Amino acid sequence: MSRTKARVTLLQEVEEAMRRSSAQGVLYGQTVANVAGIANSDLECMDILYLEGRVTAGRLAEVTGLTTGAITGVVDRLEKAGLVRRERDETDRRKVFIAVVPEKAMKIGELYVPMQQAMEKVWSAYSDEELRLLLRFATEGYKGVLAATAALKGLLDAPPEKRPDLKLKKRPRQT
Amino acid sequence: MSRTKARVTLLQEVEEAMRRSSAQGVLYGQTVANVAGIANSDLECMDILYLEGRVTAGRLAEVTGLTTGAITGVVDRLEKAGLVRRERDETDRRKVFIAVVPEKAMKIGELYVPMQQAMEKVWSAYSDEELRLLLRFATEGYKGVLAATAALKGLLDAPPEKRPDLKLKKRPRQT
DNA sequence: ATATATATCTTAGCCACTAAGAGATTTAGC
DNA sequence: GCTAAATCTCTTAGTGGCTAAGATATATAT
Repeated sequence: MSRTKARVTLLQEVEEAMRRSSAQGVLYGQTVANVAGIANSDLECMDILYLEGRVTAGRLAEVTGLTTGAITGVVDRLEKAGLVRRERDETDRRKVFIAVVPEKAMKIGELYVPMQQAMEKVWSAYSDEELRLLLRFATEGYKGVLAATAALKGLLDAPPEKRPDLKLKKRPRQT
Repeated sequence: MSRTKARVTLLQEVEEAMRRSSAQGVLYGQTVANVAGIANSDLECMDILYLEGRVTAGRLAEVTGLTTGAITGVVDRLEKAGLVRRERDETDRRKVFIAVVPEKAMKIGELYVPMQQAMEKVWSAYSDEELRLLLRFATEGYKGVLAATAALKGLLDAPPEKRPDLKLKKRPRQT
């Protein structure tokens, strides 16, 4: 694959476009939380529950990067809102599974309709083959970002002289 | 464009893959903020400043959906960290432009290197033509999400019976 | 059996956020 | 030009979600 000037420019354009759209995606999420009247983290957990199904409180902490204490708060609020249910694991009674309550959770799902419609509209202009390319890209991109996240976390444990020393505030908790 | 079962499945797969990768992108951002030792919103503002250049405090509030009071806090912290500078507009002395301090901001930029490398690796496998498709998609996707965000916000002002009444907590501020 | 590990919850304190309004400057109406 | 309204940022008080540390309950290992 050549590295002509044109290609470098193209790569930069792709990067910026991706960055913009992903930033706007974040804002959409914030708006959803806003309209639903729940905290951002609460919505994020609902999303994880939607993608992964029934998961333990501990796993929510792991995936979101929040402490278990914070997750207790999240689940308390979601449970009070009727969006999820706590279910003790009968084979290991320390564990608490969090399960969505589909009827209530659907109301949250409805807030994604504008987004889905917008995306539907965009996608409808692409052929099956083009969509497969996008799917491949999204899948590979996910793996890439996952690896990058791990690499970045690695910097925290790396020898101090190797990481950009920003000295902004006391070194925070390392997720 | 046909709507065969295969295509519907394909669309769903694309949607889920996009959702996953974008969720992971959010987590990457959180990790960056974490490593840099600055708040999430602070980083988001740095990102906007990078994309838009020199902008007013008010515009930061607009774009992020935060109140102007919150932005004051963000800019205070960023300024103290030396990442940005406040510059009063001489033609309209009410306005305050926020400008990045490139030398310091670069240190933040370095934290995106793992991400850029990962993306570079992904993109390197695509031809120029394929990249142009991705660019087109990202650009259209951005516009779509932007419109969807506006539509969702519209729900807030819509007749109450039209919006999913979630009754979770007191109706929050509408960005 | 006792000790150690694991999973969740509790508590105290912190910090970013909102809401409301003050201060400073500009624009509009007369 | 002068006053009133509008615009832009900052200030203040109060709220709520978050972390850190440790308590509680259950499971596993020696």
